[in-house]
Amino acid sequence: MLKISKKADYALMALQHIASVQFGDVTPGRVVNTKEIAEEFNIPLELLAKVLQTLAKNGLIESHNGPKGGYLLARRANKITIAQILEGIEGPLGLTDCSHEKEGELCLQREHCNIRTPLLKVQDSIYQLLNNMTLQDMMGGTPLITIQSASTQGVAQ
Amino acid sequence: MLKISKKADYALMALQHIASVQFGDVTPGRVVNTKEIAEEFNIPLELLAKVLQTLAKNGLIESHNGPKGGYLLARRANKITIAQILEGIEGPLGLTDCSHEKEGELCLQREHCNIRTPLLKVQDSIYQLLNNMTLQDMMGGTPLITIQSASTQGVAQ
DNA sequence: TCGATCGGAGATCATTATAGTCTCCGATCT
DNA sequence: AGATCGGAGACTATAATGATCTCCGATCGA
Repeated sequence: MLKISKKADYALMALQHIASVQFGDVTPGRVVNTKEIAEEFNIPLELLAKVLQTLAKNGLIESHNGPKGGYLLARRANKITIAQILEGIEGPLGLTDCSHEKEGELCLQREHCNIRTPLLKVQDSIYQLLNNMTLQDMMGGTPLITIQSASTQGVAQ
Repeated sequence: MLKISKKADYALMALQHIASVQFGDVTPGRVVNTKEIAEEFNIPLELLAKVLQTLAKNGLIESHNGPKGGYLLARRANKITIAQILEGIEGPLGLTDCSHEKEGELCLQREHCNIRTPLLKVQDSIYQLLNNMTLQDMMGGTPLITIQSASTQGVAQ
């Protein structure tokens, strides 16, 4: 239950990779292209391309065309939250259909619905969780290009 | 994103209803049958039947056959958590496929996967949330058997 | 300037999950 | 005995997902 989609999964991996390259020791500032990520994580190339395009449209990464093109984080990793990433791919967080229901398109249960309010509370709590965790927080455990520069000082979680 | 299924939705409504009947003023201890719940909430009867059967199999409610049969909570409402309800219907909580992966059936990304650990943390936090909230907690706001009489029509939200 | 390399965008397809339906069975109460 | 309940299985339709294919425009470098 409450599974996120493969696309969202891929998005998280890709962003983590981009961040680790961009702020890593080896070639800081280097753009990362789709193919590189796809091969690193065994993700179908064209599906990943879609995901990255969506992330770019949502302003999380910026794209560069042409040869030697690719993607860069649009802002620092500690300014990109998990909620932003997931919502960019899968749409707004909502446990039920009625979460973002507009006036007029009521659900059949709405009239006697007894669980809407408590569920909205749960939903809000989950949102807090996802919005308080950033891409940078995700980079603590498993360094893959190795991040050990001065930028990892004040983390303290 | 992170939407729960209609079945899970129905399960929550049904349990809330059963609890409110069972511990309400009117006819405490009364069993509640499928048809009553289906009509109260506009839920397809046979789909709800499946849901209730599943809940019974999971030990959350107990069933009584025959005429005047129906369902009762298997234990007190404050001993039934949202996590138990949802997991009973939708299976174990898991943000990704690899959440409960057994040794041997690794995902293609596993080798270089950089997000597994942080995602498991998030998942665990969500589980805490869902497992700390009980059916009883869900019954604060909207009394239901209720108050059609002199009650306020001031909708407020 | 040409062409290889990149991302952007759209349609398309297969597979799976979901929501809902139908039929038959067994238990139980009157 | 028979009406009323839950139990269980197969079944269908529709939507979401995962993945693929094709074509386009931008850009860099030879």
